[in-house]
Amino acid sequence: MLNTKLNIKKILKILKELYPLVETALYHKNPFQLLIATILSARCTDKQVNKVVKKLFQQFPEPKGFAEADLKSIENLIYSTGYYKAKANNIKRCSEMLLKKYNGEVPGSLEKLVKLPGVGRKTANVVLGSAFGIPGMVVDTHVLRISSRLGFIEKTKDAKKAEFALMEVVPKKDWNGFSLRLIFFGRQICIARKPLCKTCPLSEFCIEYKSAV
DNA sequence: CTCCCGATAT
DNA sequence: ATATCAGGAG
Repeated sequence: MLNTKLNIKKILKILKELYPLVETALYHKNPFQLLIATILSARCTDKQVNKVVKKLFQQFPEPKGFAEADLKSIENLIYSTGYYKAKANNIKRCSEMLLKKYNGEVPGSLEKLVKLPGVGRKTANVVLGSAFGIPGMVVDTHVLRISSRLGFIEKTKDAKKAEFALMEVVPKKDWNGFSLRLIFFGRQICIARKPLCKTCPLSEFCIEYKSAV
C-alpha cells in the first residue's frame, strides 16, 4: 500500500524538522577514509566501526598502506566489526585498484565506485553523497524497512528496486538527506525490533501503523 | 540463493 | 537464545 504524494511531502518536512542537520556518523577525514569506513559498516553499527577506524587510519592513512599491508594485520585491526576476513580482503584489493587505476584517489562516479572490491550501490551512494556532494539514494537496512512502512514504496527485499522506486518519489536534492534522516529515525524511533509507534511523530501518516490499528 | 561473522540489545 | 546492525561477493 502506497502513501499519497501529499503525505509523503508532509513526512519529508517532518523528518527535516526532526533532523535539521544531517551528516554521516562514520569517522573520516577524506573520501578514502569514508570509503573504507563504509565498507566496514556492512551489517555492523556505526558505533562499532568508529571504535576501530581511528587506530586503523593512524596505521594506514592512505591506499598505499593497505595495499602493502599484511592481510592478517588488517584483519586484526577490523576484527570486531564482523566479516573481518572478507572485509580485510576487500579493503586491500580495493586500495590496490585505487592505486593502479585512479592514482590513489577515490573516483566520483557510481559506475566506477561499484567496480571497486567490497563496494556495492549502498556504499557507492554513501561516498557520492557525503564525500562529493553528489545526490545518491542510499538504501540500507533502515531505508529498506522504513520506506515501505511509511508507504513510500511497495514492500520489497530488493534494495536496488527500492532505490529506483525511491528516486521517483523523493526529490533529487533531498536524496542524501532523506537516507541519513531515515537512518537516524530508524535507530531512534522506527526501530526494527520494536518500533516506538506510540511516540512516533509520523504515526498518523504511517501506512503500516494505520493498517495495524 | 548462500556465505561471510563479531558486538549488542532484548 | 535470538534478532539486528549504514551489505557485498560468488
